[in-house]
Amino acid sequence: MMTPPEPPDLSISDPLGAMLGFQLRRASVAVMMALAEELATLGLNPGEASLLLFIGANEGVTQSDIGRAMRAQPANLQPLVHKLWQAGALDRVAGKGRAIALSLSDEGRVLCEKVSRAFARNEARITRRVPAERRAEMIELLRLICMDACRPGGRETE
Amino acid sequence: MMTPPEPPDLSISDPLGAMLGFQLRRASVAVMMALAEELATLGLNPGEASLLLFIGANEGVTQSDIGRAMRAQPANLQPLVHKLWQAGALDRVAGKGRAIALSLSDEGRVLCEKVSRAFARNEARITRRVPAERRAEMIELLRLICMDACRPGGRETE
DNA sequence: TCCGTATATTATGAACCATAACATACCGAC
DNA sequence: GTCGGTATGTTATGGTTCATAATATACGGA
Repeated sequence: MMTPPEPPDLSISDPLGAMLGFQLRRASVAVMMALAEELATLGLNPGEASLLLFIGANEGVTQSDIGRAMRAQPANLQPLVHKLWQAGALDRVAGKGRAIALSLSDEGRVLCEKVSRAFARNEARITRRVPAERRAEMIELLRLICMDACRPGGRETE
Repeated sequence: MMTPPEPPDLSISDPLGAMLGFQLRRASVAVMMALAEELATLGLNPGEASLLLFIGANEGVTQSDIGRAMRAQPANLQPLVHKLWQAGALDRVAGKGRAIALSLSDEGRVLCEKVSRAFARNEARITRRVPAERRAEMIELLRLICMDACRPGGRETE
């Protein structure tokens, strides 16, 4: 349901258009598609690329750490780690227990820099028409929305 | 990759947290999960529910109309239409060609009202901490982000 | 030594989206 | 009137993503 947006047809009313929730969804899908396009030349998808950035910012983390921090199942990010490792971007050194500390190889650092620039290009592209003084505020509001949406119960006042 | 958010652990840096693109993604996923939870008692998922709202606001549309307006492939929303029809919520009357005009049955109107209230509850829940005077602005900014992200080329100036 | 915990990995299935192929009804040209 | 093109709906199929369960292994403590 609902992949990208784009101003469709007139004469058809869009009851979802006035809802913040669905504008969020639409914007998110569009931004992800743009990011995927930006990353295509590097042979990475958004998940792999963000994993690379995350490891670059937290050298020595394990898959479990990543799973907790990014709220992803370790089983799901295992293929991503495997792909990055096979591409020669990661070093894996044994830690305590079965844990494996992940860090960037020299090659990985180069790739990470390219990924970082691709993310920056994407950010510039999508915030082109967002007033600079509103950007931080918007990020903060999105964070709040996130927390409120995740709160289990319905809506207790505050 | 990345299902819900929630403040994870400290001592781990989150390079994605400062990016509007990923906050959008996280907020969107969280909001969708909250909406799905809100709709669960009605036996509908967000796609089916929004389809019902859309038909309610545009009685007589065909699947092709919906596909164009919502940017979904007709092949993908066929199962949704079928489910709503089987649930007795839709009337289907033959139109021109193979077209079938969709509208709400009496039962569908009742269900649509419940769906509408569920959407409203969800909106209230996620905008609890969004200042009222910022809401419209935020929707407009999201619309702009959407359009800019969808623009095919990279970033021509403006 | 043995049990419990934590981690990584594999296998499997569900949900969603995209594409392609097919069937059918209208419309216009000849 | 027939024929070909177009639009629509439907079915089938594959890919991607995510969740869950099961398995294997390493550490720590009773």
